[in-house]
Amino acid sequence: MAKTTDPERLELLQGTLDMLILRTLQWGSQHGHGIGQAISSQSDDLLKVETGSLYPALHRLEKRGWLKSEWGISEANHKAKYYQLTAAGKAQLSRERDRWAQLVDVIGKIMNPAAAAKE
Amino acid sequence: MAKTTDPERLELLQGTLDMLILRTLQWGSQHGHGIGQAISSQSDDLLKVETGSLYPALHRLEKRGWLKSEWGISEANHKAKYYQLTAAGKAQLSRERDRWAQLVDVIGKIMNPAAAAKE
DNA sequence: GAACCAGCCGTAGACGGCCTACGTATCAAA
DNA sequence: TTTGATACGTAGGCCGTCTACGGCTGGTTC
Repeated sequence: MAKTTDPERLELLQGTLDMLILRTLQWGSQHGHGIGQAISSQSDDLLKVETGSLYPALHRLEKRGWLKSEWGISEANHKAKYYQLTAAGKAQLSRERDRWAQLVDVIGKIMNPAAAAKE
Repeated sequence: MAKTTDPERLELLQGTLDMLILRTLQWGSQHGHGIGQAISSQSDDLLKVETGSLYPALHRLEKRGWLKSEWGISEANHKAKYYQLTAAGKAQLSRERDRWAQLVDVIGKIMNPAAAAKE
């Protein structure tokens, strides 16, 4: 999948970006550029969201009703489109969070079945 | 991502299938059909690998040198192509395992930063 | 005010993996 | 002999991510 395996950077798995965006917006309304930076900084720069992935994802999420947007002015005094979660978006985040947890669990079982499930 | 969100089944994240196949072969040489069933059963049927994903993945992995194959006869007395890990495949599995762990860790940090890393 | 950089938005096209749908052949059992 | 399980495979579509562009604006530097 990775063309050049850059040890300094993790490539996203398809499908995780939407979840990360929704999650980031749970912290508060933000513009696209800010969302990308938040994801980078919160992952200690291991994750980097390319603009060619970010903006299409935002449009996609908005079209699906998970997000809504309005133009405003950024802290740096620039025109910026601010996104925020809708109620449907919150529900969607919840679903994706569950799905992610399940997937991590199941894959964990296969990768190291030694580790017993603790619930 | 999921077209119809079937609660009974998890869809794979792009990139995880290769890792699962390599991992399954660590348990011993197997044919394609068997690999698919092993993944299903070890995940309590949450994961299901479609043949349209499985065989192209096997060909891909073999072409990259992670796997090698030879024809044989299955337990059910059927012609079957048995795959086994190469040395390069083992190394690749190790890399993918690390990458997966890192990704789970990083995404975990973003999804619930409350949980402190314990190392 | 020209030049430059950072902030901010965006698209086009390639790439690649997963899915659905279909097709083939063999073996065993009804 | 027909059905079902076993086993391998391909074609084509879908979709998300990436690379590589491009554009505009505001502040800074010379």
